Amino acid sequence: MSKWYPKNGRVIFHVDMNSFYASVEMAFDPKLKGKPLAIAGNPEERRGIVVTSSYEARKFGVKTTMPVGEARRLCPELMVMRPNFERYRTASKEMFKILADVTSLVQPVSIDEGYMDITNCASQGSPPEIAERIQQRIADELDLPCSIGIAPNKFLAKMASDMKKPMGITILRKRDLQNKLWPLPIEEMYGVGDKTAEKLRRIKVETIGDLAVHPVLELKRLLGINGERLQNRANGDDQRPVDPDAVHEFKSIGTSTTLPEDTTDDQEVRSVLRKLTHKVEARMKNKKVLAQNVQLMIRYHDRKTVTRSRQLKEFIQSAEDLFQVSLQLFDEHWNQEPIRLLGITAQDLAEKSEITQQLDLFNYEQYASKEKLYKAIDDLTEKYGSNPFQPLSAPQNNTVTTSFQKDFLDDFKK
DNA sequence: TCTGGGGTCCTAGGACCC
DNA sequence: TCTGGGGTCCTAGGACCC
Repeated sequence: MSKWYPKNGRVIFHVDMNSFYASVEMAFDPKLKGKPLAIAGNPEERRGIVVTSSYEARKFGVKTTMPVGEARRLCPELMVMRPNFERYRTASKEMFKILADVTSLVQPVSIDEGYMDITNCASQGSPPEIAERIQQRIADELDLPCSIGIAPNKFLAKMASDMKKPMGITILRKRDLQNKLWPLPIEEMYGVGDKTAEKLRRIKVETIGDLAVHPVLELKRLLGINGERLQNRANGDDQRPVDPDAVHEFKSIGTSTTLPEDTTDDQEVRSVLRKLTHKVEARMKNKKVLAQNVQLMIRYHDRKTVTRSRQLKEFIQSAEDLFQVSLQLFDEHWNQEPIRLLGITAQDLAEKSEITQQLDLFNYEQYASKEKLYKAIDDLTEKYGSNPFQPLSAPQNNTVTTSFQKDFLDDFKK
């Protein structure tokens, strides 16, 4: 047992569901098993790209982000289904419950993958035994396949879970790096996309091993701080902890939609923005958060995309408020060209419970008269048992809100 | 057959302040 | 008379991931 659980070091799992959406559909309707299946948007609405495909479909060359038309050409018998996100969320929750039975140190990173820190799980068996049990339970109870990577840190665990699919269990130790990791082409490294791979290839870094031994100064010149980080990971160094709380710490909530056809129609834009803001509002309410920044995204007919955002004095949540800000941004920045996609994102989020006091005050415009406002302030004073303006002087507030406070107090004294 | 929708993190320039 | 260096905030955009 001791050979598995090192005195100095961690044991990290990366659990990765295999072709998750397609697998969930197959578990739901076993008649689909063994058939080439793709989950994709509606081509009629120009959303027809493959999101996930079964392994049977992949044999024909069907790939994620491929337009449905092309996928059908490669694989005439391809079955195409619209995504059922509710179904996938349910399956995802069940999957994470199984992981949570092993340890509370589980960090979900997306709907179908997560990290676990099982350093202190020696009483449950060796890491490969634990991994096998998890894999078996997910297969037996949910009828879903997964791959598991076992390694001393997140990066290596992630790379390991990718090495054997479907239903693989792969151990990647530090001493395996030279043989198992370094020969891989640079674009297969997690964190290296098309752009970075191209840059690296230009300086003759073609494998993960090349990256591991390349002069770090040149990497920094080429990629900034990321160059050094990627090199550390190539050498098997990654200190990031498994953080179970990370999933609750939202940074933004956004939604976007590709229009059925490009448009320059102001009324249509308004109606789309309305719908988007209602969706964002619903999700914000669900998470009990408010936003202090709103971002509008416009993708034009030629796919050129611009984002415009506005920092607000107050926290907002209502669809109406979100709509007003988005519309302003739109009117200020639309260049009159045909629009392909619109998106709205709420940023700078804060939990509602933490900012209700400020909110009550900043909604001063809702009061019909000064008298009513004064009455409201009295009520607030009573409610909070102190000067309701107190929260405004807290350091997290910006100067605008402070000056509002001062102006208002001057007025109040008259 | 042209490329969806949900996110995170990083960079860089300008404004502003000390 | 025209000026350093450091810090924070805001905005826009890019890269990456699933």
